[in-house]
Amino acid sequence: MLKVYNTLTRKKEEFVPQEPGKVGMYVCGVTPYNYPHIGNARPFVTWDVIKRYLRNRGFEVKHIQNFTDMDDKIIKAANTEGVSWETITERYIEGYFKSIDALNVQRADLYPKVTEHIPDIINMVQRIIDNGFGYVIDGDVYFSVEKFPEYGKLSGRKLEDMQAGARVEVDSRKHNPMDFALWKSAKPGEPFWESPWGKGRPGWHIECSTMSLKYLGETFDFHGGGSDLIFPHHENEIAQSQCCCGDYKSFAQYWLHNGFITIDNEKMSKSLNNFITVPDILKQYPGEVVRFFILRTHYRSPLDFSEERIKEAQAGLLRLKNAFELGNEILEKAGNTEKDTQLEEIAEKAMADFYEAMDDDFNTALAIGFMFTLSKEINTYANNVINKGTDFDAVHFGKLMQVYKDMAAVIGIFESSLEMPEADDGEGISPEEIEALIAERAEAKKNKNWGRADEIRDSLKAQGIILEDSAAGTKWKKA
RNA sequence: GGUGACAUCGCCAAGUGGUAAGGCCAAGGUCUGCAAAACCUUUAUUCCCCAGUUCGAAUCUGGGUGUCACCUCCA
Repeated sequence: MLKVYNTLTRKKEEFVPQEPGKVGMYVCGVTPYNYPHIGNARPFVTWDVIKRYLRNRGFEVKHIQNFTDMDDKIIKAANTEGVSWETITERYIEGYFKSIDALNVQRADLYPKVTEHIPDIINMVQRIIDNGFGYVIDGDVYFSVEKFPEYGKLSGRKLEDMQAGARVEVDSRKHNPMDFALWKSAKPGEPFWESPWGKGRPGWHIECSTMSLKYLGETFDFHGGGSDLIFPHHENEIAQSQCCCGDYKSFAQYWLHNGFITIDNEKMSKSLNNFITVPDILKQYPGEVVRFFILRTHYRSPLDFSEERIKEAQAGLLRLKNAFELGNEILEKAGNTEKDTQLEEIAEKAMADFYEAMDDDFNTALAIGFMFTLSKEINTYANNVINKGTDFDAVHFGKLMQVYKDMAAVIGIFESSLEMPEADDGEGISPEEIEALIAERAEAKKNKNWGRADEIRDSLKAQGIILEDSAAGTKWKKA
């Protein structure tokens, strides 16, 4: 039974889809005005695993993720550089895709953009006004929070408490300081669209309400993003959507929010300027390592970033991958057909443990722990076969490896090389040359010419090639 | 000021009432010509502090301390 922690109710709940066997999920995407930093990457890796797991369990998943490609920050960036806003958004949308591809994040089913949904947004704003929840002032349209009795239910705040703490200069035209813009009138020189209220553009929040409604319907299963979106973004989305559709039970049923990535225990954010971008970290570590680093911690916990911890993740991932390769190696051997019931038990137990962990609010940290346990079993078994030439149950070992592979597919690892991209630039030594040197070294070893053998090994190591001897011969890999 | 989260081995981290998973690092051992990889062993009678509930608490309650976050753009 899958349980998820729902921010709306503040507890773990059994997941019951709106439609049996199907899942609709809307994940808040990025505002493309900059390259994503690793804090931005966390929700995308997290939701990627959620999606992979749900699909693994047989759900048909529809995943929608927006681009908020019209916003103050985009206009500002365009003005600063003296280019059009389209230049900015195109550049960073491309940057976004490059980043998540490197992190092995599978693409969403659709990436709707605000600027391609202006008529839908205008229509929704009009419906909200018609229902009595919105009001127009000088070309701006505001949502009246006092009209919505459930305002604050997601973030657990009371309107009164928030008013007490409000400290930005309040637009005195607003009925309530917490009222937020559905539609903003255009200032001179700003991009705009024609609307019933004059030239303007959508406010922040409305795009997610509109596009989730359009592609997932009035009621769908999951909505998520980083914890900082709980208020005001998601709170406002709820208000807009429910007041548009006139049913306080509609909209997303399960709200999942990931914790922050911190640096020196402080939130990584663009405004604090203490962030590390995904493109930058990818210059030093393979995407899969960054991904693994994120998934080693439960998605709701804070995660502190440091060089040391990413190195730890790298060491751990390498361990898992070594077992994967070792296991695959003996699968190439014939084996026998004698049934090894112990192998079968190990495989079943591992799968059950893994599912149990993932069923508990997508506990990847625990699930990965079970992968380590299984990797030990694989190493022990495979080493025994290789070193002692023992006969083995190929069928059941194959099944065990399949379990390991299935786990890896949910976590999204072993799917790309752990080598750094630049190592593949055609520079350096070719595989043929390496093989030739290994052959020469084998000959030297045969003649007990240890000096030459070690010389070859050291020289390859200096070029980033690691040799591993075993009874079955010598393997090589890049460091 | 309001609201919420968190505090578990040197480091990271799982664990929400039944007697502390796992990873990294370290030490010793096995294997190896030597390495590497792998495997074995060792490493928290203890979970920030105090009090309480309970047969039993890291897990529940109350209080304290510390850290972080949201209330303003933020994943």
